[in-house]
Amino acid sequence: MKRERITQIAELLDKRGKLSLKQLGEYFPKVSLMTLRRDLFLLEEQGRIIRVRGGAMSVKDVQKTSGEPYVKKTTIHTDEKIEIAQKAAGLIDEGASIFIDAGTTALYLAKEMPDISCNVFTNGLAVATELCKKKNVLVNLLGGPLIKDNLSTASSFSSIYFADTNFELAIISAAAFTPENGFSCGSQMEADLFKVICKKAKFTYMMLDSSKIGKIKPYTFARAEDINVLITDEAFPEGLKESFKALNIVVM
Amino acid sequence: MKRERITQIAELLDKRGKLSLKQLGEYFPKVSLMTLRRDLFLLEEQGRIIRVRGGAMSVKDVQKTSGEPYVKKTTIHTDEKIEIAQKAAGLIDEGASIFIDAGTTALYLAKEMPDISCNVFTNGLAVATELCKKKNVLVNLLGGPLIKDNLSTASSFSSIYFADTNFELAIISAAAFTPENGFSCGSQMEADLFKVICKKAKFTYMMLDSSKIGKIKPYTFARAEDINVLITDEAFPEGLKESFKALNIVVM
DNA sequence: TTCCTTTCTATCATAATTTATCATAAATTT
DNA sequence: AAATTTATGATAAATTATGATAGAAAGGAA
Repeated sequence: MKRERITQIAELLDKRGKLSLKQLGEYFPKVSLMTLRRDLFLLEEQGRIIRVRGGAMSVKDVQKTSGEPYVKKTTIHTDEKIEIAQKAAGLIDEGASIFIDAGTTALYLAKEMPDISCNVFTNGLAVATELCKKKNVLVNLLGGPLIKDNLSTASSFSSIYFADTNFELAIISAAAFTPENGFSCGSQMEADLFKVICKKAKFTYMMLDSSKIGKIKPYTFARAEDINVLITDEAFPEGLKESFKALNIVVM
Repeated sequence: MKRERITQIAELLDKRGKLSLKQLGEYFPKVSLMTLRRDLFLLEEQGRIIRVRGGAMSVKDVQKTSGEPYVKKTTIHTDEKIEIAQKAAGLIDEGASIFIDAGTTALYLAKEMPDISCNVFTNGLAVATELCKKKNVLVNLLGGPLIKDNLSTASSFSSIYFADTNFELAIISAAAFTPENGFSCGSQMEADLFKVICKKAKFTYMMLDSSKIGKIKPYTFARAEDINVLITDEAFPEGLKESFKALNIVVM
């Protein structure tokens, strides 16, 4: 049914932020791309989405909500971050207690997360807001001074806060990685927070898209050997994968 | 049996959300599709379902899918709240350190607030997000478990948190007020938080639109004499104004 | 730039769905 | 039982949705 399909497309776009026509085609294999194209046109007329070359994006795009500067993209490139977020979402079990960070990938993870009963700690406002849509997820926000450019909190206070709160799983992402410098990020406070988190958590899952490899940021918060699972995308170099595996880290 | 069939169709649609004409035909093999079509037409006239090409959907289903993404609870008394928020915004001075609560009026206040250098503490996610748009305002978010229906945090932890943070001004709003029961709200945690806040702050400004008067909520957190300034709207009863003024409270 | 590839638009033919109309059957009224 | 209303089913006409295709436009690479 047309009406239903269009609704689904709109929902999908709200959730994913942007989609290429090809991706849409995978979701709706029964109809032709031409039809989907027409659906997008209709949705654009209603002001519910924005059509761009290659696909479409939701009106309130992810960049806006996560606080990243809004750049109007003219083309759609499939986001590795979503791929990673979907993988990570699949690893969350009922009843788990998890920390999730405040990054863009984490926001995608929040969107992709199953609505199962679990506890989630986060320092990201957008992540927290997103998670509030899930009925069964208990959300716990880390307080403190807000960092405006990524809508996150990170204070020296966090270690005290975590004294009485526990989570078994930390799913975090780094802004940069090299084998020599490990996982690093641009903020001292965040690095400190991550150190505490990693120590606190029984398992640390690192979400790292391949664009971060070879980059270095000022503050290292973990080494390769400190993590348990590395979640990454297709383009991740095989050699590096092997060296992670050699450290007994699951790469997926 | 027409009547009965139509009721069954309506119930079926309520349960399943949406049905194609073909599916309906399987449920009612004794009648022709034309008849079922006519039934759907009647149901639509009564406003019980919505016909779409290929079948029909329940009203609820359509509303759900075409509706807003999140808690846009139809706020009433919007104008009064904005009026109050504007008054409150005018009372904020450069360099001040303020606590703002998580309510709807507080959100308007965040929007109306001048972009001057000051410190704002809040337990509201929406308030915090809004304030992040102001360059000069330092935002400090109270952490803890999130209450999903108003996107606020309120935990037993807050008093510890406030041990080392200071603000001179608390601008809060109550869900209800009577002279006998004072200012009250619907959540114990929030009431506790407000008590701590009022004690901590040098001055307490209460934003109270006139629709709250005469209502009582389970948890009282302050009495009339505990506040310093009452910010309200035009419709606020004169008599009550006088009794506040008699307590040396500024009413505006 | 120029060429090449991809994506988009426009158009048409076809398929599916709905509406309109009429005749008949069933129920209801007189 | 006859007359009248109402419900149903069948059919054709109209509308709408879809898929295919060719040419136009846009983006990327040499």
